[in-house]
Amino acid sequence: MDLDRDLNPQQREAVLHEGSPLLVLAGAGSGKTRALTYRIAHLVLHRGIAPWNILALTFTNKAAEEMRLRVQRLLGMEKPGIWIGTFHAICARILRRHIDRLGYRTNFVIYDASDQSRVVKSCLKRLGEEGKRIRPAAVQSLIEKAKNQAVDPALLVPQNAPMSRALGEVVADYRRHMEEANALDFGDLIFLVLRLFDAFPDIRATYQTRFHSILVDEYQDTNRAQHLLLRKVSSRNAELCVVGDDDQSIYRWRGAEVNNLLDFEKDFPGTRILTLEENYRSTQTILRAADAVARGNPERMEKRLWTLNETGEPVVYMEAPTSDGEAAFVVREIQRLVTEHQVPYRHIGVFFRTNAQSRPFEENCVFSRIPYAVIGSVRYYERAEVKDLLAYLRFLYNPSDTVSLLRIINQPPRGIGPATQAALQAYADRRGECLGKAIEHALENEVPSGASRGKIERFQGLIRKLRRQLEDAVPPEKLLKSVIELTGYRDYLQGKEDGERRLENVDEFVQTAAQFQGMEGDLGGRELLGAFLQRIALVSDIDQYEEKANCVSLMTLHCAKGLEFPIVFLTGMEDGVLPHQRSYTSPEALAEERRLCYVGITRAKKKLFLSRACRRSLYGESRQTAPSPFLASIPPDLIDFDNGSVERDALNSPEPAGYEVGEGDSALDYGESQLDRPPLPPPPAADRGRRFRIGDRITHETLGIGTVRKVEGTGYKEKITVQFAAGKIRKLMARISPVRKVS
DNA sequence: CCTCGGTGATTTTTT
DNA sequence: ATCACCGAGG
Repeated sequence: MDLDRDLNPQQREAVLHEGSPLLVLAGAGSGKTRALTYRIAHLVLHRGIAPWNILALTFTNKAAEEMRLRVQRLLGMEKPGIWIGTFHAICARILRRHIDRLGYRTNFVIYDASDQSRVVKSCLKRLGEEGKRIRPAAVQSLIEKAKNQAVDPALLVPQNAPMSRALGEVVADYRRHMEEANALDFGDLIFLVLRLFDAFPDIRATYQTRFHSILVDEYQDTNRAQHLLLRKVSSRNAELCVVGDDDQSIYRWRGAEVNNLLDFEKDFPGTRILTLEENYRSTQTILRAADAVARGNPERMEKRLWTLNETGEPVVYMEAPTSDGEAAFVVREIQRLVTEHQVPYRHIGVFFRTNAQSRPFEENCVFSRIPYAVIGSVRYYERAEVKDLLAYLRFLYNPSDTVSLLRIINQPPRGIGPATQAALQAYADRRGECLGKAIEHALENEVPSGASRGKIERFQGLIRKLRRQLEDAVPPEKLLKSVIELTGYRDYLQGKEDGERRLENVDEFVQTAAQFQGMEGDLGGRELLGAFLQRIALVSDIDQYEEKANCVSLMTLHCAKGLEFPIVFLTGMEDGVLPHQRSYTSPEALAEERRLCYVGITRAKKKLFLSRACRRSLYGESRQTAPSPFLASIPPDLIDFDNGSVERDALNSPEPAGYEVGEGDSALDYGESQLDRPPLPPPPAADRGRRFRIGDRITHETLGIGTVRKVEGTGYKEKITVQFAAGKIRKLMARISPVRKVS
């Protein structure tokens, strides 16, 4: 580590500064991670601060992981013992130690949004008719919002609204449920630590004395609760260093308050402010485009990003007739880059505003045999089969976890249907116990009668057996295997749709468990399982991103933050998409969309493509679009309008040129996506959601021409059985196989 | 218990 | 367009 050689003067100062709080305003690509990691290394190596006296907070596990790795490398130590992690993970760690003081047990589980939704729904159900009129999502968002602001949700229930009484009851009931289940939601992790620190000064003092030096990354993304946490955990003589960029604040909707960054100086008097303005990532052209977009927002901290990098190529702007055409263009361009310029796939990122936009890109990639990975859309841990197994583990770990119990009690089916479940639940309610407890001795008493008795007994036996394994310190992987074996889960999946793929997911899950325990080998069975479950609850999509895999990355702009790619396609540059339609409700929301656009542009190192579809179907209907207003912010001389095929002033005209689908004089004719079929008469009702019908002639990229013999499933799950010319019969997934109809 | 069809809601982004 | 949820029928 050579500070003079590796860092510029501002970075160096960020590393060396001591004696007062430090705020580093770090523009995109200005090497803030470098500054942070060097600072940590410097603290340890040259200032004699013990690693365990350092706390570094990030927003994603990936950022934490990267920081840990880089610090380790700088220090040349294997496990320095620095507390590096996300806010949520660090809080979970603190709670794991002290949560008993708040009346919870230490084997709490963390509920994700869908678990939370189940709890809310069951609370609403209990309310009867009134409950039906309240949207679960509304309750969830109220609870989340409150906790983000460090306010008791009960206090945030509107007082005079028509449903306020019912709403209040749900909120209270939710809390009861969660406490009974010994479960925490995301918001609780932060919120409860605050409560813990407030109620028990001794605990707070422990951490205050522990953390001499605290560093926070992406400070513009902190919400009020996190900000308070920072204040409470930092003592008077703690050394605070926060890094952020107001231009990259894109989580306002989730409660983030940029003002935490902007007002940092007020909260921590004597703060030294540094600005990192040299960009090491992008070409001058890209940087100028980004800067122009950012300047469209009136309220921001003035920054002048500059770079010594080359001018680079112009930004390419492209208009396609439809969203499929847009995807076809992108894919075509990718192929060109790969074949003509030897660009590896992994150097390419394709970004979009919403997850729903990914489909055409996926389809076109599949068709063109381009390896790709969608980061984030279908989350691994939310797939049914993985969640099932996870629910077993969770219920074994925490017998009060009712949500998990209800998920597995009849999965795979073992004859314990809704009626039996209701009887058990009623019994549990009568005794004022949680379902799991009640089931344990339900049989000794009157409930339930008849046929279900044996079934419950068998389930009980299963759980007992598994719990015993857990007591015997059987590690997660083995436990998981036992669950699969004892429940016959494998056979159960085999018979189902998509069985193969889902089995793969199951195997992957087992491997994840094995991998995890390999890393954390020094814990016992119970603690190990707890750590494993916690890890899973707190991983995010972006954490799954692997730069090693050589494939094109498809992701939302939110996911893209913190990453960089030599080549970036920023797609869907349309009014209503970016900025999103719903952001027009407030100027603040609109400003955030602009920052989102800025984030997207600044991910690009060498070359940036912007694209738009003149027609896009949304909610099932196709609509004409206008170019994103953000495009007009970019100086035209930076843009290559694709050889004049797009009118230069197209971006300034209020109306989009009147393109017809698939044609139009000034639109580029990339044609329809290869997956599109020629227009057909509307299919009969039975074929709704299907591309194919029995008897259709199709052509497959490698298998040749064939006839559709059977069609199963609809939409994404549509499967066709095709008899090919050579006599081969194949079953294919319609949506992802390279097939197309022959007219 | 499972499957099917109909219905209604839902879609921004996620630790 | 797609998904979750519900009720009916096998």
